[in-house]
Amino acid sequence: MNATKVLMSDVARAAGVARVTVSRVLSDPDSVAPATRAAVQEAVARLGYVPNLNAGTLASSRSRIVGAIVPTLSNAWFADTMDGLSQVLGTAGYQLLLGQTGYDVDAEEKLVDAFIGRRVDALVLTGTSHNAGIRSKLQKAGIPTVECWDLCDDPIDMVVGFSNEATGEAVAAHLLARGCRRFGFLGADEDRARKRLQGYRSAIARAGAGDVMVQATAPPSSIDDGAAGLSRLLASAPDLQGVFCSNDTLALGALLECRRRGLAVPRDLSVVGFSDLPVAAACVPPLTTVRIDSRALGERTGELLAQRLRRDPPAGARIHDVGFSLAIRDSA
Amino acid sequence: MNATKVLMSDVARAAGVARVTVSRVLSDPDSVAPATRAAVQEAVARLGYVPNLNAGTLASSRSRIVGAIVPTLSNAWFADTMDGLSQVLGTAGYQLLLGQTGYDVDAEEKLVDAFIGRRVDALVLTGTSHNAGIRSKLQKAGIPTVECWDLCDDPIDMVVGFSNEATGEAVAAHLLARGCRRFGFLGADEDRARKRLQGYRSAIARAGAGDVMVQATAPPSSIDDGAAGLSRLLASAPDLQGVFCSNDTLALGALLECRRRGLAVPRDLSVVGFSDLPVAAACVPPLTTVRIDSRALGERTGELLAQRLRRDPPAGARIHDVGFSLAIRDSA
DNA sequence: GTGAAAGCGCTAACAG
DNA sequence: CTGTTAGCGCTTTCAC
Repeated sequence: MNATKVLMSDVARAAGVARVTVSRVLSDPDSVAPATRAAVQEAVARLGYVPNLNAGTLASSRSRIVGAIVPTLSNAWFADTMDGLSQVLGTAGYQLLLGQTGYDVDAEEKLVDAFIGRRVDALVLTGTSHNAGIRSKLQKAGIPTVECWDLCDDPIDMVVGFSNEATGEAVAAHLLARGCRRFGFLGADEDRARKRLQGYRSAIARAGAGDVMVQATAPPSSIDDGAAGLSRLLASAPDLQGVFCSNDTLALGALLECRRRGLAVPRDLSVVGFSDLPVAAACVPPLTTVRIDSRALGERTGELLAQRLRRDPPAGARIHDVGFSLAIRDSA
Repeated sequence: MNATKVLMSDVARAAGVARVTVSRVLSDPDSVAPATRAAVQEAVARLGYVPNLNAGTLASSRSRIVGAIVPTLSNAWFADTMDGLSQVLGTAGYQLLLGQTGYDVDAEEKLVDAFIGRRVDALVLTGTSHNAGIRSKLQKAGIPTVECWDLCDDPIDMVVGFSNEATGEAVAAHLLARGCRRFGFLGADEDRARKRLQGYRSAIARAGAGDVMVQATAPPSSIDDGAAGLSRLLASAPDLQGVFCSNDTLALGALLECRRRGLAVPRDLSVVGFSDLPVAAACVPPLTTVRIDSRALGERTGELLAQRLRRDPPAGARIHDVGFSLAIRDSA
């Protein structure tokens, strides 16, 4: 029911109060007398007033926006994390400003600058390896930050994730227990995948099972990358017994390649994936994989941030390990 | 190398120029003399100046933010569209503010209000069915808008998508050509899926092949929903010959259920999916599905918006059909 | 419980 | 090419 631009002063006039009063009704209704409040709310509705949040942000230096930076949304796991995050933040009255790096660390720093420029109330980063400037900028700006999808001892602010090294160790232990003695790794060339390899390799070395054949692929991973990667692995190590793929997409490709070659999984080759995509349980054979609850990860991150932004609680822990588990199915 | 808050005036002082000049160097470097520009850039770098974009937005009423509203990010197709969109927009200097509705139309309207309040430069909506208020608010505010993932004759502003009805018709034609005479539909209870059903059903009716057994599931779809849905369909129509699933996730579940029941696909039952997820080609049997290039859809949307926001071109078409194709594999 | 004054930090006009 | 003068629309003190 309005024309072009309804301002707070228009609402104030219509309700016969001062602008501040309108502002109070909008941000903290209980601080205004019921009758006044009702009059203002009526005027807001009647005029179809939509507050300019940028003006509010400028005046209060609180934006009610949380920035999040991910490598890509094309991976179901990051998308799920963002889904959970956005849902929790939405409920708490925050909005999600999203940035994608495409796995480029410089892009990440630029995004951080832009987000600081927007005065985001908090920031979510993926992983724990960042350009030097990021940590100092964020700490200087005093922006609550959570790094997710990995752990580290000295987070910028908070970290919620799991130990990528530990997942590699767990997979190695499982494969070793199944009798594998000749190991391969098929992984995206990316920080967290490298940590998984590190854990995997050292557990295998400790068991005296020799070295790990490694095949790296460029992110983002595709099913074809998985198939091609396995072929290359097999070319140099035809006697391979177990392969750990740094994500389920690659594992799916590996499984496909096995079928094409007539290799029986897991009899001839054990295949383990990572992240437990919905299809992992549905493919043939069902994929043994490291299970990460990506959505819960995002939700947990959102709750932590919402709590921190509410300011009531006394800080809380900085390091949150959400753990992982091995979904043992038929492929290994 | 700064302390707390570096303002544009600090940079101006350091460089010996007025604030506007700094502003110009930042937004349109070529409008400033090379020497002056260099001095300003040096001062910016030295002081570590990060402009407050909210102040800029307030003063210029251009936010360099594009809002996007999707039902959920947990579906790879929407996530891919957002990935493509965010990438193109990022290149053009825009950022993505993301909102999720969880398939709730009222949530959508609230998000639209919030986005208008933030003065987003443009808005992307999913689908073409929206609450009454949305259209008028957006048009009144003059916000460039694109609705995507469907088509319609009278978009709010622009629409980029494909005809969901036509996909249903194409699937029906394919199934009919393969000799199916007893049809089922397994679909999420959601606007675009209903349109697919509509096209499917009417093509089948035209062919005189009787009615379609329908089983609806609540979004978001899971593989289990697909399996359970097919069971229910089979319970009431054991002689089913062809089933169209409104997305690949459901189709995957249906395929699984067939395997459990010892039903040969496609001999006993033909199964068609929708959207061509990466796994569609990799499952057993490979899934015949309607192929949509979700990422391209987002990219196209981004390009259209970027162009519109640049203002140089003379409007351009409002309706953009990106089409679809049938990826015919083994399941039907 | 409500109001008056004083900005938040930047860009749009217009001058020169 | 550069500077001056005014705001953008809201929230924050601090009074009353």
